[in-house]
Amino acid sequence: MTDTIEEKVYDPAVIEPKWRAKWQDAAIYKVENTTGQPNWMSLTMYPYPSGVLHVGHWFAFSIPDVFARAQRMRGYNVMYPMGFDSFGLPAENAAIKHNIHPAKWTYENIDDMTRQFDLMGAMIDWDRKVITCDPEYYKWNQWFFLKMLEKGLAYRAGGSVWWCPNDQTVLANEQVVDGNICDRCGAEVYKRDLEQWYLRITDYAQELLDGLDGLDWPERVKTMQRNWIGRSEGARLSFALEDGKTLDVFTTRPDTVFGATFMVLAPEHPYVAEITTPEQRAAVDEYVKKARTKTEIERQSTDVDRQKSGVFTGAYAINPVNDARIPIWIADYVLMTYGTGAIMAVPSGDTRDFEFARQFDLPIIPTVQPTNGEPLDGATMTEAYHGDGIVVNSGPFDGMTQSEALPKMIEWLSEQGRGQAEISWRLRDWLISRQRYWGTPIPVVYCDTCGMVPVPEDQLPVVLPLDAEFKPTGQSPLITHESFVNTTCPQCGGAARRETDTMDTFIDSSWYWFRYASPHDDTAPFDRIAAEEWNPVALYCGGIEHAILHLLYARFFTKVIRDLGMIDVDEPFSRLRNQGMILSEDGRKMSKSRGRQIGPDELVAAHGADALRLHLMFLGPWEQGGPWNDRGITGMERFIRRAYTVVEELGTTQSGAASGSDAERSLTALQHRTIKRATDQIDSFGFNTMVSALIEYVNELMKLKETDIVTSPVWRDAVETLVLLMAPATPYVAEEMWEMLGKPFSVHQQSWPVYDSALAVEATIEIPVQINGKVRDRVIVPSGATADDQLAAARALEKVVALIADKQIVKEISVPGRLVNIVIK
RNA sequence: GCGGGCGUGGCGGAAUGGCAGACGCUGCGGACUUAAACUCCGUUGGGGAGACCCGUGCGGGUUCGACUCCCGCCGCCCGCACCA
Repeated sequence: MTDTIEEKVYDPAVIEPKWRAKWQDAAIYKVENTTGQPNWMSLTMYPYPSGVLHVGHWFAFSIPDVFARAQRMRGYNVMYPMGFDSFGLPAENAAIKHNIHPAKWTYENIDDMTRQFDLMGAMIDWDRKVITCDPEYYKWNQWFFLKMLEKGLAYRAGGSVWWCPNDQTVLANEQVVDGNICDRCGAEVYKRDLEQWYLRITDYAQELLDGLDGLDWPERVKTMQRNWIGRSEGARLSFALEDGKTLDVFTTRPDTVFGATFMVLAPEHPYVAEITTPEQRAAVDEYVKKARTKTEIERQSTDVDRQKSGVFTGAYAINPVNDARIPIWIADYVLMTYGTGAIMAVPSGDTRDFEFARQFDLPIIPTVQPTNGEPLDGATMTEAYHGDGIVVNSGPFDGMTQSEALPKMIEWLSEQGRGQAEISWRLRDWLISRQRYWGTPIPVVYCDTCGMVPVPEDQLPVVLPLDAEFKPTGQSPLITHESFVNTTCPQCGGAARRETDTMDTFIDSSWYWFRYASPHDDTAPFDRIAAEEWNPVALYCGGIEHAILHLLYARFFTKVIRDLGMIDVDEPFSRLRNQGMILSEDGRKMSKSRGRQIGPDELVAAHGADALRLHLMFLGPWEQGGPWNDRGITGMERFIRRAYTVVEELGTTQSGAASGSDAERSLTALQHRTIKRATDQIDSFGFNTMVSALIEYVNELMKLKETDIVTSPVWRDAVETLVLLMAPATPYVAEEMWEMLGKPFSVHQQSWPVYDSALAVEATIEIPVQINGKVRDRVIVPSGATADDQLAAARALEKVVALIADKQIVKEISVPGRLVNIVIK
């Protein structure tokens, strides 16, 4: 009893804190901007500090950490930075609810989440952390704003925003759910007109569209951005009104202008009040009033088989091509926010116009006849025709094909001064004002003599006062903060008032990754040299929910920053990967308010962070996500224990010389095949199958450790490879095992094992032998066997001989290293 | 309506046109234990005593060979949606 060697037992509760402290003391995650190695920024969308991390966060952060660690072992100087997107509504809401200051709430959450990132074992250099609600950071939001103001990219204009009558506040679009419901209190919200600040993202529409082509991003995200940007080619046409005004419309089908039999204005169109005749006034006013109370969703939905509605204004326009007098209607299917807010209606060629015409008995004139089938007749046709065909009823263009006529028509309209080619965009300028407290103050003042004056750069930051009253009152909270609001004009020195709106928090996240390169620079948002070492970002990971807004804004900011001459980068993120969402066990979103969050702390206490990391990797394809379950986590613990046992027992075996036996060759082959699988699967984000490869490897080693091979140096090499391959996925236990192997600290500063295809080949392989495509037997052949060798071996098999004895052989297929198939009749 | 994705055991899932269900969980049987937990071994798609047969949403097709490719359906999920 006394002389038995004490067996070490895997105990994550002991080894995880031990190595966490050691890593911190040794600062092994400290990142330098330049080393001898190529830089690789492995960026993950920084979290909102909403409380503690749940397993969904771990899924989003620990798996990119695995990738980053593998990259580091593969010879890159890797930065896996982290920060906190810490301005925003939830801090205010929590503050109001719990009567705690947003700053206190935010910083407490940051502390909690930082602890959990460390628990996870994430490879984060905290010296580089970015906290966006820190004046040191948001100062540069203000600086960028001033630069954009200078370049005319920031401007102030009227606009309508969502208003919640219950909370007495304006809401961001993201805070409005189900069309018109306040996300926070459930009240019905509506739109109000307010003066707002905008950024001219539309100036970059074409480049934002074109730039997508060269990016290694999920096609889905690129498509969503293309749809959002929404480029349409067409023409702008001018219609004369009877009162002398002209009405411009945008159309993608200028070739159908001869079929325009009426016009439609959006109810909000400025002409509505001016052109409506006295007889129609009452009906029009009522319609406009009704349209305003409808939500966008109601107005735009098509699936409630809702009929078109509209009202005649009493006014007429002149069709510029044939001088036809056509009525002007208003209808809510025309949107003020797209094109010119007015359309020429061509019922024969447009489904919506067709429905409207039938509903209100307006004339329908076909302008394109399909080349096959019955000719269309405006009186009898049952749906609009969009296809190609022969142009009719169109004066000089009759007889051309539709595709021929289109460019000619634009040319002709142009010559007549009645229109020109135009490109229309769905993308709107970015509204950045928020009537909220917890955000970056917009750095301008209003002076009675000088008007709007930007705060000079050397007076930045305009600090957000911490002692403001921020409960919702119906206006920007800072308005009531006298010492903030009242200031002097930087131009004339007279009395002035500060802007009290704050910036959209998407501004913060539009450039934060540049800051990681030089997080403490107090002379500029980032140091150019340092930023160029790390940009463009090699890999960006995050949720699909940011497919449009954040990723589009970030691309926009990057281009603006480039045009400010600050960095030579066109696109911020070369490669993008989206994780799926981890749902609660019942398949719903893991929302905090509904108490469906699964916390990692208990799981780590019970199973260890390494096992939890493996479990998250193993749940399924990372890009897919799915409902959470903790059933499989015990399997991951078993795997770790087995690996631990293999390493632990190695210490007790003696090393001899390599014998060159088949067993040794076979083990080395397995080792190298595993290296290849693990490496390839990390590259392709197949973390679940990477874990499978490791498990299979350990299972084999478990069997082999009962054989003589354990005395061979080949065995030791195979075990060391196991530990290295596990290092990214299970950083704690890998470090422990590395130490058990007598290796110097740290396993995370070692090189990734190198795959050697020559060593990965077994002496012999087993291949299936099929008769008529059905497996009937297997045969062992030397691994270099030719097709003929395989076939001969297969045909020598007793079972095969019996099966083909009295049959005619039609065909024999032999694929070296794969199979043999004999087709018989 | 348009665009994209996905349908494989009890469950999560795996398969460059080449042994379907790797790997894990669960279940079952066994070893160890006074007992249990842990651990280890075996087994685990369905049918059949068995040789074998059936089986990747459904129906066709291409191929020596199809989860994989093609055509036509069905179902589910996501995005966009009266964008002129």
